[in-house]
Amino acid sequence: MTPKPTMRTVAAKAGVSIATVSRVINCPDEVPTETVERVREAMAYLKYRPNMNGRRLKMAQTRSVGVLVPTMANPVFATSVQGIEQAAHEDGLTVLLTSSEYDPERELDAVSTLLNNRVDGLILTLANADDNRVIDLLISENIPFVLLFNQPSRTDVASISVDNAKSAYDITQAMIAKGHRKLAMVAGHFESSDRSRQRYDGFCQAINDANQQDAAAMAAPRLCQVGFGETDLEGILESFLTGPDAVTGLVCSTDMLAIAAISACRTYGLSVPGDVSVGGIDGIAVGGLITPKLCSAVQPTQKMGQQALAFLLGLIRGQTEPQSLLLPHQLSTGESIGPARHQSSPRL
Amino acid sequence: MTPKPTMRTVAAKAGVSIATVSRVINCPDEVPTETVERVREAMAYLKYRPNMNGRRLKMAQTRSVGVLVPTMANPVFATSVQGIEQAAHEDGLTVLLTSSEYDPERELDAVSTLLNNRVDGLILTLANADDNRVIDLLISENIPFVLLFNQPSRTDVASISVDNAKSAYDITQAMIAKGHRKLAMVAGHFESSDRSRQRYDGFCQAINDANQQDAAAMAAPRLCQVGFGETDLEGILESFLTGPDAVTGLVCSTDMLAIAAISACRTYGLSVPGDVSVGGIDGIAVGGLITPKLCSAVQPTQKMGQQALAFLLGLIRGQTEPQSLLLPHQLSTGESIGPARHQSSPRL
DNA sequence: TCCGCCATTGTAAACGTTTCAAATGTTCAT
DNA sequence: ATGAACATTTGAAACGTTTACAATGGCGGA
Repeated sequence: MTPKPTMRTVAAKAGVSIATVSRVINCPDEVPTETVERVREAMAYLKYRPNMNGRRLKMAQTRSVGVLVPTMANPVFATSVQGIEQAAHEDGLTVLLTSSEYDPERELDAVSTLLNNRVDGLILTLANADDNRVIDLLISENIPFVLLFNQPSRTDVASISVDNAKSAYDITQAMIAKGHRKLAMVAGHFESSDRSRQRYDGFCQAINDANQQDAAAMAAPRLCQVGFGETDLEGILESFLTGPDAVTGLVCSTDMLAIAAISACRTYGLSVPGDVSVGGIDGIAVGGLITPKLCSAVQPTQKMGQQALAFLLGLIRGQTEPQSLLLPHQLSTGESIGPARHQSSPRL
Repeated sequence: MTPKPTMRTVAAKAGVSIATVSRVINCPDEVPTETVERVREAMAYLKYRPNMNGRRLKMAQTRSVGVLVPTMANPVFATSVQGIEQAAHEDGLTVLLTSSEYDPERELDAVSTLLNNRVDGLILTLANADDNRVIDLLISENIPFVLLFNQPSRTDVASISVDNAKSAYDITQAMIAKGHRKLAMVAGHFESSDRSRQRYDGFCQAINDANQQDAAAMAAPRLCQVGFGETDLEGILESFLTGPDAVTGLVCSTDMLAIAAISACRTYGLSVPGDVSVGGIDGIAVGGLITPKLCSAVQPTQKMGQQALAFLLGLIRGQTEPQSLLLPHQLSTGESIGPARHQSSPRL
């Protein structure tokens, strides 16, 4: 096994200097075609492969970006990564991927590692974008970054998101319009997700506004916090789905939770939307395929990933003002939300 | 803005040589505690961050691995990446992620880029693992790699997979046991996926074996090839679901296809499993939550990702024999497969 | 007192690039 | 014939590490 060929090897083979080889690689236009060919032949003959690490060491930019998501297990993040990867590929960027499992410690650790790799910038979905050490770190190190799905209160950071509160508001309102009066939200733990809290706020707001219209029409909003990745909601939802206080509608902070909630309803013999209506937020692809078709506040997840990379590129290229984009969501025409079960007809 | 601190800066601040700084980073035990502390203080004071690119340039190993999947949009791959990422994190490895969209050209391109990054090894899910230029390339460059989900015919490459043919065989047999006689497989295009073909083989085998038992009991196996990422199967499945030749069961080569197929059945007013039974392969999480619960040949996707990384580490550490592991799949107790609709009662 | 040993630290040469400044050769107007 | 202007190429110095080897100094034993 001969040692790996380097520019030096190629240069020797082609009878030129390593500077010329470099130019053939980076700006072949500035080199006479005849020389270019000779060098290219040598490269092919030796199976030369440029070493990105050498290049990165020398150059100011590494042409790599770091990506941090809570988990790949939720299709909404996987899809956004798909969008990022796609856009990165088009620009010839390398993607370094990490996940945090919603753990702030791991977030910090992961970002630190990415910075050690000297990525040109980062795309992050943080558990909690406010009061987050990761953001402080990135700002103090002056590294471009874009938040994805986070909707931070501070305006000096770039972010791409839908309006979380509004998403929840709209889907809640859709339920209220169908006659639902007793609603609960199923949401991930607030400390693990700012989106979860923002969506809960929207949920409450919708109920309050309905009460404003028609005083005390609505029962007080209820909340069921669950762990992320939790798919067995049966026990957790019992007090919400059974007994005299049972709700007629569940607004879920994510589609994954909504699908799990529908499954839980079924174990209690409740039909969706016959007995209980269920709405989600995110718009994951599978939601449109299941029965009943999930009614959700849909966000253009993959596009958002692409857009995030586009923003990041802007920042890397020196654009100084971080932009924030609040994309419109769209209520899908789903079947999982139906007319409220008549109040006086008890379950069974 | 002061320039980024390097080991040299730290060394100066701490009043030691850069070799000592390096030692503090890599083997603090060989340095007296007092010195270690002084250097650590300097690092903290200067906010020093080791530059991985410098290190990688010098060292034989880069402590990074490349990952190539067809797409993140299919949860089965996203979940495996989740497993890989998790295991990589535990070993302090950096993950470089790429996707191919099932395109062999992009596969080659992506792997080439990863090699330019001098990854220590690769984990790949290829469209077609036999007769694949990527594999030839990797072998000729002598780079450790592990195939994930691919089940190559050659035995000199490491791979982690379930038995694709057997998975399809089992799920098909489950349908036959329920009285189904007219079956079709819904599968991704063979040229885009060797798994797709292997699963089709298993499907046919199950039907042949049934005919062996009880001559000509089964109708000839039918095949419906669809594009990957295709979720609207309505038109495509028409000739299989309607008319006198309508099948009573659909074996799908992936769970995503199965979910889409169930959705398509619904648009034809067919109930699952009342009118048509549908089975999948993969075992994505959401399959267990939907109605009807998807009956699938489940593989331990995330574990497989972790296992793939473990294998890869072995190869990187110099283990010469590439191992292949064929994990057992498990038929999930789903509701999407039911007794066959009686032959003589035509649909509507 | 001198020597050798050990623990600790330092020097300098890689690793594979990019890039600036300088060198070489060619062409052309004078 | 001379030198200016230009096209092409080269030499050498980085970039931030690691690491083999050398240097330094303190110490105990002879």
